[in-house]
Amino acid sequence: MQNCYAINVENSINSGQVFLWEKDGDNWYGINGQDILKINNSGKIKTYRNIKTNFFRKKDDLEKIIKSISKDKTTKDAVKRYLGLRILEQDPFQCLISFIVSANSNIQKIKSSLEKISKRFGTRVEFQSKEFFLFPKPEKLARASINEIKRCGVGYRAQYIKDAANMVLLKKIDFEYLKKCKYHVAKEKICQIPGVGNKVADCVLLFSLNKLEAFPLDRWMIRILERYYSNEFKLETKTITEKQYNIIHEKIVNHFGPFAGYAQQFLFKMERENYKKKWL
DNA sequence: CCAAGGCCTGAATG
DNA sequence: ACATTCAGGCCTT
Repeated sequence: MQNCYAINVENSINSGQVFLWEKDGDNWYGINGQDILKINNSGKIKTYRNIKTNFFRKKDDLEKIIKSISKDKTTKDAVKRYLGLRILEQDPFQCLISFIVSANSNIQKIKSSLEKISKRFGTRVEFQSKEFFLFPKPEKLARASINEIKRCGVGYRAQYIKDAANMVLLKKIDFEYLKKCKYHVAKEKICQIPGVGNKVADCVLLFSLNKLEAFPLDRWMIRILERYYSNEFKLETKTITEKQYNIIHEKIVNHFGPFAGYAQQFLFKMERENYKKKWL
């Protein structure tokens, strides 16, 4: 029998989680830190480094997760429409820099900036007779000049990128440790990085540090809450202050449970598709 | 505690 | 052709 929880590669990649991906024929190619992934239609992965990867989080019990997050009609519909959409487990450093770059930007521009960063600072490699640039290591970005980083089109975020890379280099941020920490502990730590506020932190936690209760609240998610959940999560202020963000997150985890991040991904995908927004 | 303004770029619109 | 508007999250005031 066909597994009804089979991975949908297209939906998973085109859901705002990753940026350095290209489709060529039937295959998707993507940069993930110091590795390159090739994924065919059925979700079979081949990697440049020939190592096992947990990119699709295959150990997640999707049946359990979907049961757990399906608390209302909106979520049930989104899950049904985009069944096979997965949270991806990315290289943490690349994920951190990606979402620092994402602040005050949009998918196309984020992608273009990250490509320039990889091309300028990353190692060129060949894989499957194609040329790729790996994502730069922390030391490379930590030692780059601000102007050189700015040439990648990141503007005022250049300083954040350099400082963030330096914190990783100096082990002030230790991803392996943060993976083992509880959500709130890891979040507090990661919010100390310049250019990382609540939203960026939640993206990094959800997409690279195994914190499935993280629920990034960007403008789209706020709109979704206003539209479909105005009774459940009433917004007290016009702007989402730190305090408001935490209050909403608390209510969200109470509603959706420990896998709230999955609910966020389905809802985000649904609403962006409703508005016919472009992906990669 | 909250509100407002600035930061930066590229695409979309006029 | 050119100018204006818009999208977007963090930080400082």
